[in-house]
Amino acid sequence: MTRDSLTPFMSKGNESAISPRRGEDFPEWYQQVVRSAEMAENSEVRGCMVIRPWGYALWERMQGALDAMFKATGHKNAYFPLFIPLSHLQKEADHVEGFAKECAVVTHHRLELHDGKLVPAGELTEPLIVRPTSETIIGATYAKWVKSYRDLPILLNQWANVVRWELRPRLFLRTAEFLWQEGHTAHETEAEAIVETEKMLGVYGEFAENWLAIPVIRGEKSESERFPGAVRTYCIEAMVQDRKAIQAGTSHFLGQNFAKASGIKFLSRNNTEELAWTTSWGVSTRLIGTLLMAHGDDDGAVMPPRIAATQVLIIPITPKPDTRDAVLAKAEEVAATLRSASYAGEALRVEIDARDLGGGVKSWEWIKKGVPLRIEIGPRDLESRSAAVARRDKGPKEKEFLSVDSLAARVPDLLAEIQQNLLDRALAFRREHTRKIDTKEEFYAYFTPQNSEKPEIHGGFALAHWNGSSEVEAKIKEDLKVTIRCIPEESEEFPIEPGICPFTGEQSARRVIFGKAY
RNA sequence: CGGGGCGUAGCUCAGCUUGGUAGAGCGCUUGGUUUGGGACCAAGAAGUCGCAGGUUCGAAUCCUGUCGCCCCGACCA
Repeated sequence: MTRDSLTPFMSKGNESAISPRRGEDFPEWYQQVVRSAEMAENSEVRGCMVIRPWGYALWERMQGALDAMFKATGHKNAYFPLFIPLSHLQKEADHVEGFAKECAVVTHHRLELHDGKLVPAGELTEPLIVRPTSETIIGATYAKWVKSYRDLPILLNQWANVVRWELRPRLFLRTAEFLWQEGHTAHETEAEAIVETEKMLGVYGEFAENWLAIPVIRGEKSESERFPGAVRTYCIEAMVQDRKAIQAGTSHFLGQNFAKASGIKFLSRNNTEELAWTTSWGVSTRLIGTLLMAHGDDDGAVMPPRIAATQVLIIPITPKPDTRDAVLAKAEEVAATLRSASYAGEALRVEIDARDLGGGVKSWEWIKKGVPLRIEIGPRDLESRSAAVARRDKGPKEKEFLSVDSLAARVPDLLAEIQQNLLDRALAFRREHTRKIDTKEEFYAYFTPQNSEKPEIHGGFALAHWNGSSEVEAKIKEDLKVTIRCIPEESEEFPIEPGICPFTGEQSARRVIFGKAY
């Protein structure tokens, strides 16, 4: 007997569901994960994506959790226009500088048929831009609303789409149109606005870690990475599995820049005319890409239970027609029992996949989609009152048989374990690939791929001293495509310790985080 | 917008050098056998070969133009 004749049962053998694997070609792996998890796909329009139901459900979960956190911190939702008069954008010089190059511009408002072709007609007297962000139009609105210190603070958020005409789109990470939320607040005092900026950064950090199981570094951006028009930009920065950094959320202290540009003025308690202090903060559908790159494995997406749209997927195994109904009934019963249990303060989200397909096919589909727990119930389980339970954070073939009567009690614990495991895993990964570096040579070696023909995954985060100059930053960026991801908030992991800048030999007040970024 | 590559079935691609009228695998549909881990057999549907011109008796194949996509740079959440 040849070896080949022994293997027809395992036609796919030990192959991973996603090809190439992460280590082979990370960008391609990512695209395959997005596609095979049915999260999104490219659309007819360059740079724009179709977010599929499984991807949109994830976004809805993110919206739900964040929205509750915004409300809990005193914010209300509102909606501002998609179109912004061109003249508005012009008011804040840095802002123009930052966004002008990627604005979609609306110049006409009508189409006419000429020789069978539709052509734009009805030219607008003033072109409109499609919002790349809404500081300007919201500022103009706030200017009308604010007359007195009694009108402050204004604490609003909007859920919206924005357009930034990107030249090199990537699903979720960088698309021409994307979904996000943007908070915009106006305050009486500088101190109050700074508190707000920091508070919302805290909200994002908590959300990333507690819900997405993604450890993030809270910090401030250097001048060159700052939001156009901001006085200070804070961020949460995550490391994904190719060891690159991704900015997962930002919070900006805008000082009085936008208030000045938009005329947000009020009469103070001292009867003097003052400019308001404003902030803005946002996260986008980029979080979905971040999540996939942080937790995904060679079999596809891995959803942390707390954010997963479906936490438990029940697969009825129905090999024989005569037991089919009984198995399906048992699956329904188990689903109902589980739905009455809860995890992290919410009822369990349980689905049954009763499609008439082979069990293996269905399992792999849900593995690729990243459902945290799969429960298989077959005819043999009816007798033994058991079910096969598989965790997405373990190997695809690892199954544990549990008594169906224990599921309602056990599943919430399993979900909690998975959630914790994903966070621990991601944190360990980041720590493993974060290094204190004190010489220029080591720094350059760290960020230079061994094989320049086909650059492998290398480097990570470097904790290095820096003299604070933009020139040094620019030089490093030019040489290595490495930038300062953030100046981290002081913590046990990132203590403030003075030293010597390895690039200039000058004094440095503290280490900052360098890395390659998305 | 600069440099490189590629457009052939839903997807991945072969065919092109040397023109002769459309192929494979996967997927899909139907029927049967299967089903506790990506099943098998049989039958079937599916492409104006990116688009427009040109050369030719004849173009997926050669020529010109054009559009789109991907990768590398510049820019960015």
